[in-house]
Amino acid sequence: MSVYTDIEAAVMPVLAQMEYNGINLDVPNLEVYSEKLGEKIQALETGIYTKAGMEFNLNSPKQLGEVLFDLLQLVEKPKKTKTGQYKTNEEVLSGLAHEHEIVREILDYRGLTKLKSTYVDALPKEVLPATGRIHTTFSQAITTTGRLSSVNPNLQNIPIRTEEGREIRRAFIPREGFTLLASDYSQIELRIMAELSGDQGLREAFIHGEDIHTATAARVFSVDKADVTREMRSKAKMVNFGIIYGISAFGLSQRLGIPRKEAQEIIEQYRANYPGVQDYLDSTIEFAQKNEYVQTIAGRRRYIRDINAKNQMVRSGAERNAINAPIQGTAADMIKIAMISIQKMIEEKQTKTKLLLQVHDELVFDLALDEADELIPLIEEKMRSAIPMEIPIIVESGTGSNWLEAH
DNA sequence: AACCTCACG
DNA sequence: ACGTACGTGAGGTTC
Repeated sequence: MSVYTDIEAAVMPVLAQMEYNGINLDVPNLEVYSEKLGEKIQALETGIYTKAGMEFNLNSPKQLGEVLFDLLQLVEKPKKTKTGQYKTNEEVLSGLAHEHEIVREILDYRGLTKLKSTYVDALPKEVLPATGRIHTTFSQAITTTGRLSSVNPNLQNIPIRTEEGREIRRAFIPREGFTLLASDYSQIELRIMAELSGDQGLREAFIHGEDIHTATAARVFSVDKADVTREMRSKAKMVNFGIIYGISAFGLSQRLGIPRKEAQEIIEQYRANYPGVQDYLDSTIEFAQKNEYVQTIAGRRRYIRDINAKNQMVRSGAERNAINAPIQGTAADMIKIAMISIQKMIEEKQTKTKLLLQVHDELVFDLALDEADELIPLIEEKMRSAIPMEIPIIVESGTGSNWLEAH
């Protein structure tokens, strides 16, 4: 019996080819950016030490916690980590930002040093002299859900959410005379949830091409879709994510910054408005309780051995795993099947275009300009049809002279 | 090596 | 009373 599914066996040579291909990095621009970040970091550091009235190692959460909570005493009862240190993570610091100017500067310092050490300074060292390109390694036997992972370097967590981070994404560039193509699945996990659950409301929203977060907002807040505010949509987006992750009132209240009772009401509204989803989640957990595993559409199993645990915390965690794994795993199956069929096409056509990266719901190609018109529709179609579904599967593509522009 | 933090989907 | 959203990898500090 193989430890790999058929899909994994078939995608293996595709991954080998992607690793071999590698991607170009604009090292000179990153070196300029490193200098610039270094200066900003230096300035922040000086300001922080002045405001603290002492110098310390800003990179040490332990020392930082002592400065903020023992020396400056910013709060009465600071949160602690499980080993008894003060917590100084982004969530805690954001909550303290109005207490003291220093906190904002620490957050800025944290953000910039993260970018500099993990990406700007680290990535150029990963360029292979022989090819002048970055070659990641994709692992297929790491995750519990069937996703790939990427190491040495990890190219699945390149920044995109902040302006400063996006500068790093700009450094990923095509070969001379080529363009980068990024094709990604739109809201794939929610579509899979709609498919697996068969929930009528969720299905109709996708079939009618509605904005899914707005549709959910209208339902959970009992308003007309036209009257959904940005705040309502933003909250509904968190609810939708929460559903995929195995929502709890506590978890949702944390993320929305609202009392648990309100979060509970939102969840109850969701359940009442999407009864098919609720039934699906219940039956998934029942299946797991009986079989001690759950599975994806393609039959990939995740064993959930804690599903009948006595300890409620452990059991709840297992239930979240049972809910999330078939959804995340089906999305992983889908994109792997697409990769197999796209690589086959590329080889048969002997294109200059090459598949470079996979980032869970996205494929990145080094695209030959004269092949774009022919290949983009074919790539999109292979992604859409990898696992046939009743729910429409939407793929969005973009091209550009770097990875950021391709989005 | 464990811990904390934070980058991504 | 307690305390968590799912899945990863990497850098820096501390022990």
